[in-house]
Amino acid sequence: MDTMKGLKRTNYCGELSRADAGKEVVVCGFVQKQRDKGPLVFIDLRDRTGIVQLTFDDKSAPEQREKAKAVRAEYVLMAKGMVRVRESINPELKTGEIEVAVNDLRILSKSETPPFHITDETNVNEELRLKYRYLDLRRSPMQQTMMLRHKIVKAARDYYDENGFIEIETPVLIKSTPEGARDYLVPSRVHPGSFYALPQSPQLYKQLLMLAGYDRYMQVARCFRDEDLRADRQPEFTQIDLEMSFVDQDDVMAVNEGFMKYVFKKILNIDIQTPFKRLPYEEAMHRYGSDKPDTRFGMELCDLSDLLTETEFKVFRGALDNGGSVRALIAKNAAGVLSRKEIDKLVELVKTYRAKGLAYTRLTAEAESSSYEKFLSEQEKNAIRKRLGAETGDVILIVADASDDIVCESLGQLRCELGKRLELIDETKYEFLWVTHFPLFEYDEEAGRYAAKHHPFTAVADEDIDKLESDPAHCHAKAYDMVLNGCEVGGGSIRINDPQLQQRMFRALGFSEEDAYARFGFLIDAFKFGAPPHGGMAYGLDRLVMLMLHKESIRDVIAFPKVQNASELMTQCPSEVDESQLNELGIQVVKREE
RNA sequence: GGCCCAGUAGUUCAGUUGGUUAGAACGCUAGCCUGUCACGCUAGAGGUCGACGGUUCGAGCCCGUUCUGGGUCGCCA
Repeated sequence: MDTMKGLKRTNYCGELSRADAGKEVVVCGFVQKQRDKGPLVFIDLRDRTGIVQLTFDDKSAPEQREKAKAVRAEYVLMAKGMVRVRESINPELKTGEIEVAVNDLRILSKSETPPFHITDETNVNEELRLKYRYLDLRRSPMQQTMMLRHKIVKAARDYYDENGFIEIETPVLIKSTPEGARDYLVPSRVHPGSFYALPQSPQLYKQLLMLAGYDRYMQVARCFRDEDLRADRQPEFTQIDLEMSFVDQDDVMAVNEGFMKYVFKKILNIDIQTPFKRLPYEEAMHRYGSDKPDTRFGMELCDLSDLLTETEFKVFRGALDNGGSVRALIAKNAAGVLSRKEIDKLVELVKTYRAKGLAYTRLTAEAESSSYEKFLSEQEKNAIRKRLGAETGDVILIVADASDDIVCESLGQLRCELGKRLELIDETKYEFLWVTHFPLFEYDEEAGRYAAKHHPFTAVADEDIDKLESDPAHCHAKAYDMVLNGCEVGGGSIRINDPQLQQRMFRALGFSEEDAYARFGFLIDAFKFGAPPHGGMAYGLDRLVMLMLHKESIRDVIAFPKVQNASELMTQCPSEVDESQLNELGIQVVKREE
C-alpha cells in the first residue's frame, strides 16, 4: 500500500472537463470499475462529485500499468496525471470527453469484494444495505440525498436567521414528563433510581426561552419517542423547531409559509403560492376523512345520513339510531378497475380502520350489482344516486357506523387508496394547506379522562374559554398543522401565557394542583414572572426531506436509520451491557416472563 | 400485543403435480485481448434452499413452530 506523500488533491473527479485538458491534476476516490484490456487499462474513479476515467497505455511506465492491473472495485486511489481529450468519447458520462493519463498511481487502501455492487440503481435487499450502511452510503443517490438534506437544513438556518430567529441549543438530558409518547430514559449514576428522559421535543425549553426574552428562537433539534416505527416514523428524528413572542396564529403561519416558499425555491426551484388554504379540522374530517388531507385530487366524502332517516335497512338504521352516520365515496369510471374481487380487498382495507364493512354498488353497462340497494326503498336508492351524481361506470362505496369518526377515517383511508389505485394523483404537484381549529382535548379510553390532543400548554380558542370545565369535548385549540400532499410536515400552536388559565387547563386534564406542580412546577413558577404571548411550530425534517425528494421511506433520508424493531442493523444496538455498568447505576435487569 | 407480505449461490431471481446431480444472469478467480466505458472471449470456483420439527419411500415445494426484514392496526401529547 502507498502513501499520499508528495501529492495533494487538485480537483474532484466529477468536475474535470475539456477545459482542463493539458493540465496536470491529482484526483482521489474509490474505484467504480477497472477494465483491463491487456496493454490498455482503464479505471473509473469515483468521488462524491462523480466519475472520471484514469487511463494506462503503452506510453505509461510498465510498473504503473502493472499496478493498475491489480486494482479492484472499491480500492481507494490517488492518481497524478495529465488531463487529455479522449480518443473515443463517452456521451453518457459528464466527464466523458476527457481522461487522466496517470503517471503516479497510489493505492491508498485495498477492498475486499463488497457484499453488493455499489451502483446508482439497486434493488438489493434493504436489510443488507443497512447492515453495510457505509457501503450503501457510497452510492450516488444516497450521497445526493444527504447533500440535499444538508442544503435544506442550511436553508432553514439561513431563512430563520434572516427573519430574526437565533438558534439556541436545549438539553438532551431532561426531566421526564409522561404525557404523550413514551420517553426514552437514561439512568443517573449520581442519583441511583433516578432517570433523565430524552426530549420528545424541546417544547418546554423553547417556551422558557420566550419567557427569557429571546423573542424568536429556532433549533435543528434531535427528538426521541419510544413508540413503534412506521414507514415515516423513526424513534429518533429531527425537528426544525421554532418559537416566537408577541404573535398570534396568523403571524406564525405567515413566517412559516415564507419558509416553505424559500426552501422550495432554493432547493427545487419551485414557486409555492402563499398564503396556503386553511381548513378547519371538522371540515377536513367530513370532506376528506383525514386531519391531513391530500387535496391533489377530489373524490370527497359525502354524507347520506339525512337521506336515510326513514330507512329500514338494518345496517344503516343501526348506525343512525346510535348517533353515527352513513357516508359515501363515489369512484367515477372505476367499475372496470374495481371488480368484485378488488372490492373485497377494499372491504378488508376499511376493516383495518375498524369499519364493520363496506357497502357498494357497481354501475356497469351490462349489469348493476349492489350489496345494499335491495334493502332500500326506490326513493332512497335514487336519492343516494342523485346526490352522488352516479352514472354508468361508477362505483359507490358506503360506510355506516355508530361512530362518525370511524366512518370518516375509514372512508378517508379508502379515498387515499383509491386515489393511488385509480391514478388520480398528480405526483408532480406540491399542495400545501393548514388544518386549524383542532379539538383541544381527546378522550383517552384507557385512562378514562380527557387528554390534550396537542399538548397541555396549547391555548384554547377565545370563544371556548368558558367551556373549558363545562364542555371540554367541544373546546377548540389555537393549534395548526401544516399539511403537504396528505402528510403532516409540521404543527404548532399558540401557547397559554396566563398562569390562571394554565391552572384551569391542568384541572380540565384531571391533574390536581400538586400533580401539576410536581410535573411542571418550574414552568408554572416561570409564568409568574412575566410571560409574553407566544407560539410556535415544529417541522418533521425527515418527512419534509422525504416529500421534497419523493422518497418512500424515512430510512432513505437518514444516514444511519433504525429498523422496525428499533434496532440498528449495522452496530446491532441496543445491546446488553456489562454487569459492572449496571451495578454502578444501581440497575438490576429482570428478564421479562415468556 | 394483533393482522398481512417476503426469505433459494456474493447479488437479483427461476425452480412445473412432492421425484435423478437445485439452474440463469450479474459478480468473483485465472488466462487472453491497444480505446474500453453494462467492454469482449475462454476456463473455473461458488448452495445448511433462513432455522428447527413433522408428514412421506422421497420435501426447496405440503404442515407446524421459530428467526430475520418490510408494511400496517393499536400506539405516536
